[in-house]
Amino acid sequence: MLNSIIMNLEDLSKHLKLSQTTVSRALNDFPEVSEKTRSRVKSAAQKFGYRPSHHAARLAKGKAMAIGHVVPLAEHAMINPHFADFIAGAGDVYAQHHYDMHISVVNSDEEESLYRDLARSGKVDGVVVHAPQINDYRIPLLKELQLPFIVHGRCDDSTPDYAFLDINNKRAFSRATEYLIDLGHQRIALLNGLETMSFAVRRKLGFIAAMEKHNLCCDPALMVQQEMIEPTGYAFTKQILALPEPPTAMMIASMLSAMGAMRAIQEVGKKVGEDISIIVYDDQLSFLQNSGEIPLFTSLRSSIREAGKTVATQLIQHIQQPDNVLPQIIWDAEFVIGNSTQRLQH
Amino acid sequence: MLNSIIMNLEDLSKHLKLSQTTVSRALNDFPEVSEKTRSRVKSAAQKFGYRPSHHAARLAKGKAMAIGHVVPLAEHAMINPHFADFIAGAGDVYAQHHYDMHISVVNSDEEESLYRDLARSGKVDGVVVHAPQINDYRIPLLKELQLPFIVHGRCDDSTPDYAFLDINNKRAFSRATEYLIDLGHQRIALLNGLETMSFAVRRKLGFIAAMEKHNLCCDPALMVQQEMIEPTGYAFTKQILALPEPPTAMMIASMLSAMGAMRAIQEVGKKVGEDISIIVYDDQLSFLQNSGEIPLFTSLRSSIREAGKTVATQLIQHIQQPDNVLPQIIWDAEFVIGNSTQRLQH
DNA sequence: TTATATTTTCAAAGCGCTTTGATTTTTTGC
DNA sequence: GCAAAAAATCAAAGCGCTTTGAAAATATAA
Repeated sequence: MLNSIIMNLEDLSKHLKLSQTTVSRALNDFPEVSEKTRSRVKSAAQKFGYRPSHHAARLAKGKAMAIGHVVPLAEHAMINPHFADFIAGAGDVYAQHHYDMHISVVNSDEEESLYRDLARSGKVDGVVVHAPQINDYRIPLLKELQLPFIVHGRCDDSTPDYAFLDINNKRAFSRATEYLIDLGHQRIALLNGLETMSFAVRRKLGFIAAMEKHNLCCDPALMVQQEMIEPTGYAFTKQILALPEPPTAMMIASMLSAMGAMRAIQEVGKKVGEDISIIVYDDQLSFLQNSGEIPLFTSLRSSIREAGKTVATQLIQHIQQPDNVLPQIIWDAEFVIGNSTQRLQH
Repeated sequence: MLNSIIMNLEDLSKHLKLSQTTVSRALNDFPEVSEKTRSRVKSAAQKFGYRPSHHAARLAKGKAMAIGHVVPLAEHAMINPHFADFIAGAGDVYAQHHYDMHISVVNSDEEESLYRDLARSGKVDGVVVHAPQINDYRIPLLKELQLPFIVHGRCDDSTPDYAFLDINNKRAFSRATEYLIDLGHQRIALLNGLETMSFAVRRKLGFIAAMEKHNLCCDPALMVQQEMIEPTGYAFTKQILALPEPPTAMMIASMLSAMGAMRAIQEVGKKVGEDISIIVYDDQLSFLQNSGEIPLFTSLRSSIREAGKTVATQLIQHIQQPDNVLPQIIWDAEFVIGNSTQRLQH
C-alpha cells in the first residue's frame, strides 16, 4: 500500500482514466458498473489506501450515517455504570451497519440546545434517549425536531406515543416479591434506585402490589430509594439490620447495591441465603457477573448489552425505511434462582 | 422559534439581505463584521433555529473537529468498566472545545482497517489509544498514518517515542508493598490484572522489587494475573486463604477484585484489616467509591476520569497547534491509608 | 447489415458551508 | 472638501463526494 500519498476521488479516477462517476459507483457497488471495471477500481483503491472523504460523502448524500447518544453529566456526578455495556451492544450493531456512534457529554442545562443542534446540523440521523425521567421533556422536544429516536426505558404512562425498549419492571418485581412471600418471608425490604427514574417507580409499584396482594405491610423503614452503588447498599442494609425487627428478605435493584448489602450482612455475622434472603435485579453487566452453575444471587436478569443491540437495530431500520415504524418493546426479565434465597426458618 | 422551517445559510442570508460570507463570519465571530450586523445575524439565526450543516462546515474547513476512540470488543468479551469514566472525562473536555466524540466498537481483526479509515477518511483529527499492549502494533500504524494520537497507559519501554499519559505503576506498587512490609507482613499476595496489559507488568515489577529489596520471597502460589472482576478476586482469595500458610496481606490491582477478595475473607470468618491487610489500586470510578473520612481500603488512587480530561486536552491542543508537541506524562498515584491495613499481629 | 435495446461510461450540477481577493462604504487626516 | 486609510461587505471559487441526465459502447433482433 502506498500510504504516503493521500488520494481523493479525482486523483484516483484520473489515474484509472475513468470518470469520478464510474469510480464512485464501482466502489459503492452500484449495478451499472461492469465487473471488470469494478475490480480494477477496487484494487486500485486498495493499493493507494483510498478512503472517501467522510464529510464530503455525507454532505452529498444528505445523510449523517450516525446515531447520537447524549450523556447528561455534571462535573462530579456519577456516570451510570450500565452505560458502557449498553454502548458496547449498540456500537456493535452500528459497526455492522456502517453507522457511526456519536456521543455527547453535556451539562444538564445545555442538553436541550444540544438536541436541537444534533437535529438541525444533521450530525446524526437519530438518537437514543437514555435514562428517561418521569414526564421527560425530551420526548416532545425530539418530536418537534422530527429527529427519529428511541428511548431505552420508559417515561410515565401519561406520556403519549413514542418508541421504547423497556423491561416489565413492575411484573418482574411483583413476581420476585411473591416468590419471597411464598418462601414465608413477611418483612421484606426494598432497596430501590432513585425514583426520578421511571424504572424505579415501576419496580416499587410491583413490590407494593405483591405485598398488598398478600396483605403484608410495606414498612417505610424498610424501603429506600437511592443511587445504586455499593456504599449506599451497604449503609442502608447496616441500618435495617440494626432495627429491633430486621427484615428477613430484601429486594435489591442492582448488583452493585447487592454487593454492599452482602458486605453489611457478612459484617454482622449473618449469611446471605440462610439468615436473610436476597433477590437482585441483574443487568448482566459484563464486569459484574452473577452466573455459574448456581449463581450467587437469585435474580431478575436482563442483558443491558442486548438491549443496546436491539435499540440500535430498530433505530437503524427505521432510519433506512421510515415506514418501518419504531416499536414499543417490553421484555420480561428472566427469573433465575440462585443461592441467596431460602425458605424462612422459624 | 420557528422550527418547522429548516434554513440553510443561503436562506438565512437572503432573508437578512446579506451575503453568505458576512453571515458566516458574523456567526463565527470574525472581527471584520460590525457589531450591529453581528447581533442582527445572530438573533435571526436564533429565531429561525438555524444551525450550520455539520458536514458542509467540516468539508469546507478540512477539519473533522472530532476525536476517535476505538473499543476492540469481541462478541462476549467484557467491556472494561473503566471505559465509561474515562469517556466521561474526555467527553467533558470535547464538549467545552466543541469537538465531537466518535466511538467505534470493533472486532479485533478489523481494528487495523478501522484506524486506516479513521485517518484517511478524515472522520477524526486524532485518536486516543486505549489499553496499550506489550509491543502494540498501533503505535507504528498511527505514525505511518500520520494521525495524531495519545496513549492512555504505556507500551513496553522498547517502543520508541510516542505520547502517553500513564501512572507510575511500578513505583506505586513498590511503595505500597514496602508499606505492608514495614507493617511486618512477609507473606504478601499479588492479585494482578492480565499481563498482556502493560500496566499489570509494571505493577508486578514494582511488587517484586519491593519484596526482593527486603529479601522476601515472592511465592508463585500467591500471585495471579486475571481479569479484574469480583468473581475472580473472590475465587483466588478463597484459594490462597485455604493454603497451609495463607498470606497476611494482599496487593490488589482493582476495586472490583478487592470486593471479591473481601467477600472471600468475610466468608471464612476473617476480618479485612485485622486478620488480613489489603491495599488496592483504586481508579476512583464514580460508581465504586472508596472515600469517606477513613476509606474502607488503603489504596493507591488516581482518577481515571481526570486522566480522560487530560488526555483529551492534550490531544486537542496538539491538533490546534501542531508545534505544541504531544507530551509523555507520568502521574504518581496517591497513597491513601484506610481501614484495610494493620500491623501484623504475632 | 441496420435499427433497436441494453450496458457501460461520462460531464456537469449539486450538497451547504468557508475562504480568498475584490469592492464598496465609512472614517480619518490635513 | 478631498485623498488616503480603515472597516464592512460581497461575489465567486472550492472542499470532495453523489447523483442526474446524456452520450458512447456493446449486444441483440430483424
